Amino acid sequence: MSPAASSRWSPTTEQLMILEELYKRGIIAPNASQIQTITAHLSLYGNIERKNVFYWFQNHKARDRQKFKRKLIKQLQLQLQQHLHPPPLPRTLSPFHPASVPQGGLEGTATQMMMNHPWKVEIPESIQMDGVGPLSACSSSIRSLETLELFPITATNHKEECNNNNNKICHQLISNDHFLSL
Amino acid sequence: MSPAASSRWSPTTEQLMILEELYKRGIIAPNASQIQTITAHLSLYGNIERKNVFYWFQNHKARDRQKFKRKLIKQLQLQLQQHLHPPPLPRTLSPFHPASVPQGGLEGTATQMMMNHPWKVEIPESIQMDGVGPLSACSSSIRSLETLELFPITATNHKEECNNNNNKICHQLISNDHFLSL
DNA sequence: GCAAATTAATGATTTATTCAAG
DNA sequence: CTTGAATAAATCATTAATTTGC
Repeated sequence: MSPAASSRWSPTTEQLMILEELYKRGIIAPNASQIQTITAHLSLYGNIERKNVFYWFQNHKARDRQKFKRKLIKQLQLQLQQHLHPPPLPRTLSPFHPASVPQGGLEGTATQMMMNHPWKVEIPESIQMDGVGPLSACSSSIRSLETLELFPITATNHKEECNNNNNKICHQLISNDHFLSL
Repeated sequence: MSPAASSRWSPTTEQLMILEELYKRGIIAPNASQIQTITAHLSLYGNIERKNVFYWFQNHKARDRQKFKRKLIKQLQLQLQQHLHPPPLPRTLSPFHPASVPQGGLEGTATQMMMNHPWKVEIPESIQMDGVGPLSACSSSIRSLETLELFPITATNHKEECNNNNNKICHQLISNDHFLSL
């Protein structure tokens, strides 16, 4: 069997686990150098290209949102139905009862921190790496996994980081860095 | 003035002319190597990057379609109005009269050959060029302009070329070639 | 058990929308 | 107002789950 018989990448279990862990930790839309690092790391566990990583995050984000929206809709429909046909309830049920609030952690999946993406925060590096770029940089943080520590890619775990003080600086540091690789 | 003082590319007149000519000739969504070639060529007339070429074609295609759609809608509205308030017309007007057909070439713009994109035809080269790729290839066809001949990128001017005989071969040669560069 | 047939997930592209420079 | 750049949504296509009949 040739080792590249498939037309599309399918992640190994380990790769998948790492990707999901990264996502849960806040790497939602990695930039070029992050992608490079992640790819390098995951290639220890099987064939993988940068574009695979890119696509994975893109799709995961989108489908996570879909799931979230669907849940919201379902809940709203339920609420509506209950509004029309109120079931016999114990009298002392305030509108703040957990049953009428879309509480987070509904299933253990990563359906928290959604909408209002303050994930625009980027690493203040206007690295080029574009096209002929030597794709150097970011190879020192590699080799820090091993204990499932998931090589800290510098970025964005505390949901608010830039949005307070100097969001003018944080914004628009993204510029040329985004697509490019693949 | 530093030669890279602007934050975004703005095409020179010559670059724009060439791009539009290419578009009119059927290069609607160039693949990686086409982009490479075009970029190399256009860089003779000013600074330009691959991603500029990519984005230009993407936007041009999209906005051309927008224009087309808007025109169609407008015409349909007109027809509808005329249906409701039929103006005094000469009796002998068949439904095939040009006035009732959205005829092409309404303005000289490239509003023909739209929809039904058989532009999927690609060059049968599964060149990689990905990331570290040496971005070689396709530098031989360069230097054939000069007489506005617009360096024939191998592809797709006669709308039907592959769709007849061996479309199984033509199809699925696309695979890994598309994004990558930028 | 085990393939053929269906369905569900998900990798990869394309298209539409949005943001912001000029 | 136009248009380069970037992101998100929609769509296509292939692979994995799964069902089903034998």
